[in-house]
Amino acid sequence: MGGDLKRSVRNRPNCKSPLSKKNITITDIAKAANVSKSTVSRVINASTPVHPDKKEAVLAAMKELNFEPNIFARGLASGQSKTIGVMTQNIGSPFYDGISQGILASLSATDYSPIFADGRWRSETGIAAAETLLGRMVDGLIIVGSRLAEKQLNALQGRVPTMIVGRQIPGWDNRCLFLDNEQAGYDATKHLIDLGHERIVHIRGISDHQDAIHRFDGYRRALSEADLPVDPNLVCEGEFDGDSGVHAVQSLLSKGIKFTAIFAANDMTAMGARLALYRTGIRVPDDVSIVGFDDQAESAFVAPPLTTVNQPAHEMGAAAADTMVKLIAGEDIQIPKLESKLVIRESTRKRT
Amino acid sequence: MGGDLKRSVRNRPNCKSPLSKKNITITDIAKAANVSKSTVSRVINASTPVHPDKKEAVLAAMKELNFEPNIFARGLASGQSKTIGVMTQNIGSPFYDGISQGILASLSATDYSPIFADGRWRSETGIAAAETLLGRMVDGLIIVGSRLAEKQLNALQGRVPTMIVGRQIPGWDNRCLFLDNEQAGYDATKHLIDLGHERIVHIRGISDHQDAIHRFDGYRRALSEADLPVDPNLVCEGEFDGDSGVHAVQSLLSKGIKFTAIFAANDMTAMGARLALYRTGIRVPDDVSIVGFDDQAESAFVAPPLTTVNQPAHEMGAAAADTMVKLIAGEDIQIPKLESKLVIRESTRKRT
DNA sequence: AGTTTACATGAAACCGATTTCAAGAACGGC
DNA sequence: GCCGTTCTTGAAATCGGTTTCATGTAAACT
Repeated sequence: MGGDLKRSVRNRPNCKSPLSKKNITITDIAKAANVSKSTVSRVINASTPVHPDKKEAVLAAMKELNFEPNIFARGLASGQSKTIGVMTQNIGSPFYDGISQGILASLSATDYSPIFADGRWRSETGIAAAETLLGRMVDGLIIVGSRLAEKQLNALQGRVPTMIVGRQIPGWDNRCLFLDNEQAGYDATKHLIDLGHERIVHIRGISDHQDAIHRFDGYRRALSEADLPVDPNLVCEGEFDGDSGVHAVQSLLSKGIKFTAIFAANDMTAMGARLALYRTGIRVPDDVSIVGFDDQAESAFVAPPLTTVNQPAHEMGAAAADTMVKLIAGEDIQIPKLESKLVIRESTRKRT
Repeated sequence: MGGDLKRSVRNRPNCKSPLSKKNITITDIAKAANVSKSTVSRVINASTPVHPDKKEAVLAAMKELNFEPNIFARGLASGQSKTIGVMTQNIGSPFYDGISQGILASLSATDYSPIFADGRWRSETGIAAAETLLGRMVDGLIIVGSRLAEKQLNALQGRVPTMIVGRQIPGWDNRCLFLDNEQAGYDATKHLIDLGHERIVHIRGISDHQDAIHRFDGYRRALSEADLPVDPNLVCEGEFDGDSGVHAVQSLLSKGIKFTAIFAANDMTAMGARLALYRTGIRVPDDVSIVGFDDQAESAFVAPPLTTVNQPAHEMGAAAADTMVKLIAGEDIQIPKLESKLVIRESTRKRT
């Protein structure tokens, strides 16, 4: 019975194949190529030169027997898992999703595999997800978004090479990829100002969210530069979702506050705002112009297509993954400077 | 030098911490608790009863030294990786994204971690992604979507417990979670018929895609049941994206084909169609009603909010993950019957 | 030619767990 | 009080690689 258990555990319990052909190991290759295990290992890793003849014999045997090294044995002996942990926050935002996709795509071309953990689960601190990943011996950690405290992040950095995407951390010069949200917020607002708008609403993102703060800063700078007042009545709270946009506009309208343009913290909010306007018969862009933020796929197809700030989410994720691989390899890293840019579509128009 | 290399490789090269406190192992625990390694292992796995006193001593030592078992050693010895491979197709569809999220969320509550691979990369056959995952010794495989041939899928099933989400495979009775797309297509079309529409356009999804075919089937059944003809002029090709909707409507309009309603294969296509209508001044739902498919988050906030078919994507992913864990544990599995349902909003109206 | 240097290679130790196997302790039955 | 079970337990083998170390051989130098 003991023997059975061992067999059944080691050879995949639910495996249907009747004849449990045992996995071929480095020893089998060694035997087949008539060399020692050591030599096989050397051929695999190119760690030490091996005589061409033997090398070829080993290679042939490996191909012949369809050998694939056991990742556990390898990890155990070398300490490297060839795995990169990705910690997501998943507020379901298309921006973060895009980043994840970029990481996935970029890593597909390497021999690293991404292993995901969601930052929201298991613990209020959110550090639990990181612990899970660390427990899996990831060779690197990519954090997407995250609301972890800088102190915790620094602790993480001390344990494993870490990169963070979509957030700026002081001192992490080559370890974080982020966009200049202040400038983007400025650009969006400036666009509206250039169109002649003066009473421009801003519907904010989650109040303590870094991006939301920066976009708001940009909004204020644009206004100030144009000698326009920052009217508190025109600034609404929001949470990056559709409802925020709806509520903000409803509230504005019910209070009788006048405005001719809206800069929403993201596209979902912009859509919500547009919906509330639609319900009361206010036309976009004829009566009110709207600018969003994210340039999610849908934004080009809503009616009217939304003017918004495009963020190269996919590229950011890909760049983070690329950089991480280089970082692990000990190569010099140089993170690319990625920029957001305003995409002007049909939801904004000159003030009449 | 050799020693240095070893040290540096084994103790995380880019690790900043100056004093490389070596990892504590089961042996350390054994020493601290004054028992053998075997006993420690038994306590950890509860595989064999251990005397309460010793058990407590071990537990205390583990807590004291903050022990975490090495996952490689464990995997090597036991053959289990505590990892579940997720193979995605990532057509960027909110449906598939939702499934992935569900898997991620559900697995967070277990001691399994998901490891992702994108089916599109590295090989035209797409089987390469599966091989990558298998090479990482995943204990189970969840395939999201995928266009792999049934033969390949069956081969996979023979190697590792496999589940597939969003696709129906003959013979995989408890191994696939899918929705009745035919019924959903029927429901969507029926809704339009009930509203008095007779000339109903269908914009199809990717022509050889299972879901697209079934939705089309449902469309035809609803029409037939109502004794309405299936006019080929009203059926347009599409690819599940926004442009498909735009092009379909433009083509229809340019040919002068009359219609009062549209059933689009998914929400993105519906939005595209709505945009094309908007551009030519045709009102929704006043002149033309539209039904989409997916119920993605944005659909509730477009103007007008889109009537669509809600698919419990998150639930499907979660159910797949739950089932997989049970499957691996050897428990009886019973996959829940999930259903899509029509969400009626404002893009559809009685024909006037 | 003799010695040094470089190169190639196999044997063995090691990574950190799990699992088997055998032996010792405790226990109940007669 | 003796014998056969049942419970616990540690020693040792094992999983499949990587890396060290020592050895043997070939090339290079004086």
